[in-house]
Amino acid sequence: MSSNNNFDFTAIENKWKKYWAKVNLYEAVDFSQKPKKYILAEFPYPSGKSIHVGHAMRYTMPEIYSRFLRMSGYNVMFPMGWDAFGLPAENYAVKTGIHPAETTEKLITDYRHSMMDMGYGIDWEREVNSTDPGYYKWTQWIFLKFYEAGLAELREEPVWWSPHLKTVLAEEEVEKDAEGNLVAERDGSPVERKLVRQWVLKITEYADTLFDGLDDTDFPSSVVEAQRNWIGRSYGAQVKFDVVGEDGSAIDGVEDFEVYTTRVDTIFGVSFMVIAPEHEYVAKLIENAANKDEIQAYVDSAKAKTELARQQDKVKTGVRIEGVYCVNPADPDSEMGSKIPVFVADYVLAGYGTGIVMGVAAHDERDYEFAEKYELPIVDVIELGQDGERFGITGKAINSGEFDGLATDDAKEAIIEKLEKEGKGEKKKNFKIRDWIFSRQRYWGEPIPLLHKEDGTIEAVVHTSDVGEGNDLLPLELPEVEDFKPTDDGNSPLTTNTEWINAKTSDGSNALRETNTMPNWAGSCWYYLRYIDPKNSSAFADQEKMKYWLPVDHYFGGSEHTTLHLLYSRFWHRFLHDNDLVPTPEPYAKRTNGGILLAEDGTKMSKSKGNVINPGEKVNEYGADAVRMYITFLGPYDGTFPYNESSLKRCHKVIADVWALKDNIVESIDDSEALAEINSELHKFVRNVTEMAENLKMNTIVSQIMVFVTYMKGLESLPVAIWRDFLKVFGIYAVFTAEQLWQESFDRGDIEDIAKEDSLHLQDWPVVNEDLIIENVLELPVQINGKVRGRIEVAVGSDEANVREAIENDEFFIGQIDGKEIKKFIYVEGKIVNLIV
RNA sequence: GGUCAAGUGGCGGAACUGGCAGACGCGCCGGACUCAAAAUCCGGUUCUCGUUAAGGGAGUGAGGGUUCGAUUCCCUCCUUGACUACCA
Repeated sequence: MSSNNNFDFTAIENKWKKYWAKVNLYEAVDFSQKPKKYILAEFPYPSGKSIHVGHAMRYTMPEIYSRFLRMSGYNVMFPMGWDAFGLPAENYAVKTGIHPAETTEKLITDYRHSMMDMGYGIDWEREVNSTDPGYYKWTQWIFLKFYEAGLAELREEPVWWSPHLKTVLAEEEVEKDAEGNLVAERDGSPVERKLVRQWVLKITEYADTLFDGLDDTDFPSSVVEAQRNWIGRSYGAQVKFDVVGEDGSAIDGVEDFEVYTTRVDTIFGVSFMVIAPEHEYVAKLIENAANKDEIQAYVDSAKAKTELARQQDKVKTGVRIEGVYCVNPADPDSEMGSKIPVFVADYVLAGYGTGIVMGVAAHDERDYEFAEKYELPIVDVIELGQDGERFGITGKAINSGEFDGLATDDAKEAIIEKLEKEGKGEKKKNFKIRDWIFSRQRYWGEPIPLLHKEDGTIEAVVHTSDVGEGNDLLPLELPEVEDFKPTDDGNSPLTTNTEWINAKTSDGSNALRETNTMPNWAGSCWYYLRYIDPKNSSAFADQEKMKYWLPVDHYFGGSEHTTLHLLYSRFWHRFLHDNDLVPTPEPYAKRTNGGILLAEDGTKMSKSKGNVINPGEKVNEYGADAVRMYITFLGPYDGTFPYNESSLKRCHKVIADVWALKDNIVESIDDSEALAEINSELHKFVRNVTEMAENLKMNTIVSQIMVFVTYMKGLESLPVAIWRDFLKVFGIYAVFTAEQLWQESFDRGDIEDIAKEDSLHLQDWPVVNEDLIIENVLELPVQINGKVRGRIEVAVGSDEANVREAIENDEFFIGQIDGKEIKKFIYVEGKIVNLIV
């Protein structure tokens, strides 16, 4: 065996990462006889010389887990790719004139290398790149499927517009900054409303499916709840209120108001109606109002205000539309119900429900506030709670005519039934989720493959059923442009390439190409499908291969993607499934969200503070194995921890200690008792770590490794068989060092002579042999009245009588019991004894 | 305001289906080596009473409950974090 004691981790890393890449060690085999496991981690946006620490946090644990599964007999796929469309590369292009494809390619190379530096066990034959025309051909193809199904639609939409980015943003890409201003999530620049012609994908048509489909997944409850809240399904009623003038006559053009309510049981408490300023009825109602100018002024000011200012208004404002009234369909004859005043107020959202609400002052906090301000009647229609609670309560109906005395649910049913008979209402399901605005006025994205014909109709570049081998209409590739910057009026730079935008349709007539590109999220909606069959040029993936690999068994990623990427890709997958294009209804069986690494002082790492840890630098300093071990040792995958360099050093030390142990390795030892003990310790160790690995407790495995290393250090010599089993466990963390030691233990020197299947990482996980675990005496904790007072040694498998006898004859416990009567003797085998005296 | 998650030493965290709380690591303290320091190695380290000791008491955010026994299960409250937010 080698006598080289110098632990040169850099040399070891360079040697093995080259070898592993050459033989594509971590190959996932289609249709293997072994059971499959598809372990997925969200693919990164390449943005620098190396992966950053967030990536290391996201990838290391799943990667170690995938190694455990591979060695445990699974055919594991752990792929990687690049989500490479996006703004940073494009902004760089705007600044420098260098084509984003060129920048992206370089960044991808750097990222791939830094992942290899980390020793990640990736099947590089399956690498995908969302900006590769061979990839986005299929992104475009799937988009056309949506288009053909009527789920992609061109709409005039009020959208978020960032004057700084010169781009439209989805609702989800807008957030509030520290001061409460609405800003672009991407760069913190302010956003405003603008009407733009946009492509939308009708995710709302899948709202129910996406909501219910969560039942079939094994996602953390936080993710399930977040998606359900985002979809925001509610059950209620849509009710018609007749609109009349001062004298009870009908109003021209506005026959009735339809409102959506989840609390139709409170309809007898309606004392006012509120319509959103943007509602189309407002203009018509103004004509009939006595206070025309006042209303117009309010509507104008509400529209001029950004959403920002409106949401910041804590105090509700509104203006009464004088001379216009509603009639309560449930209570048309009472004084209140026959003449309900109507207000326009901006606390009502135009985009949710019908844009008109019925005001029930007594039981809705917002309505109450509004009613107090405008001195409107507040009539209780539900018996108040014991503490006078009134908002959102359920209970017995009062002041509700024939429905008095009914419990909330019964009242809802009964009232709806009555309204339905009269044609005044119906049950209705409602959602918060909006359709997904699916176009960006930018260059670096997938071109939308549609043509605008001269007669105003739209034609797909190619019918999806015609796409296949030899058909070159897809991908519709990004053309060259002179400047990558959007035009000043906010159009895509593609509009400046007149040669490209002028095209012919299938019948030879003139048409203009769609110049919007797809949003960032498009390519990531289906990348996990492409890993299954990355080089297929006649389909996005082969059906049989998908049947083998899908669903993704475990998907690791970031919580920031819960309501964006994770929901969008479920939407795409459900749609593909409905069209018989994927075999499973859901893409991901199980999801786990990852945590973040903070700076040493517990604050967030940021470039401006200069406290960013670069994993590449730490790899150079302490070795990749130490970094891998440290990152998993921190704590559970979803935790957030401060960085601690001393702990990283400790991990390095443990690895160096293992390296030093190789000089103690012997073929076998003669002392059979000592050998039995070593075997026992090994098998206990393996039993512990195997159970931990199955439960993804990768941090405590590191603890176990440390304990076992300490044990081995205390031995004079270590049989090589023990050593090798240890290396198998050690090797899922310290991939480089363990491989080197493994090969040395066989005296395999020259790397050229080592067969792929002889790599440590393709060996079988050690099997626990319970028979080798020696546990003949047991130290049982003994409680007296529920408190541990001492321990007693008993033989393994002792029954209650044996244990009782041992305790009653033990001098220490005789003293403890002090002659009292043992009223109860509790013995849990192998666990504990409890005496009640 | 809503939803979800979580509160364990100085710190990160362990503790399987209710059964020895604090594994492992950091930090700290003491010792060895050294002229000295760093590095390294060895020992100790929940708090508290007790002369070091033997030994006792308290203890997993607070209060209550179930149980022979609760960090773990139930109820109430407090705090923190994440997401979401005028969604009728």
